Amino acid sequence: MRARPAPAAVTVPADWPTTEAGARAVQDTLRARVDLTGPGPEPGTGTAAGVDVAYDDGRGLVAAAAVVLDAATLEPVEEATAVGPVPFPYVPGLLAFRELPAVLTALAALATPPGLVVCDGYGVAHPRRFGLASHLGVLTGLPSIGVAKNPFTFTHPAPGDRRGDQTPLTDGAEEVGRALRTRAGVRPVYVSAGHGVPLDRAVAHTLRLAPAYRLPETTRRADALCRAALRAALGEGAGRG
DNA sequence: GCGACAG
DNA sequence: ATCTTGTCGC
Repeated sequence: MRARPAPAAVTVPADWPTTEAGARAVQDTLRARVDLTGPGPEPGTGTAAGVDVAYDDGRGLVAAAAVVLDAATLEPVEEATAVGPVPFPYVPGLLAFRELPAVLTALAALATPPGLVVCDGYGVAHPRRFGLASHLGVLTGLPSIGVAKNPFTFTHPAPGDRRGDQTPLTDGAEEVGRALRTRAGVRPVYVSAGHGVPLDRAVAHTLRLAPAYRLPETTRRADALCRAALRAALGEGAGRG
């Protein structure tokens, strides 16, 4: 069978924050650059990439994957992976500082940039309105959305149980995202605008990318690929110690 | 101060 | 995220 393409080596930027206060300061600066109007690509056109990461905290290793699908057919177009050191601990609200170096490296390894990036997590639904998807969008200039599996600190009325039913995700005041049923009778996903895509359109993208399962195909593919990349990287390490 | 908290 | 077997169901 075809050999898996070698993962790109992740290099953490020299100015990457190392403290929580430093990371929050970066968020407070970059949040001004978020574009909430877009409109970004028409759902079902061009390409959409899913990005995800897997960790081996014991070895301080992270593997990222970027999987590009044809937005109309959901057929794979291209994929890339990256492996490197874990640059930041998991801190709620600071997830981007843990995931972005590897994710950006994988995205940069693609021959053609995608028309949309779908992140595993939140965009503007975030304590400082600058979650992973927004951060990625601002740094790359690519339209991005966040599709999370948990409501994080937000609340929402239960959406109806049919596919497409949705309710506002709020912090008690403003709507920061949408609880969206992608599959009848299954827990909703939590969609928020990242960068360059308005919320309603982010929801439309999510529904088109998730025709059969709870999570978008982009996310499912990226999740499978980053896990495989991590296993491959660990396997190599064991072979020559 | 305590609890809760995307992945 | 990750630790983890079998099991019920389409």
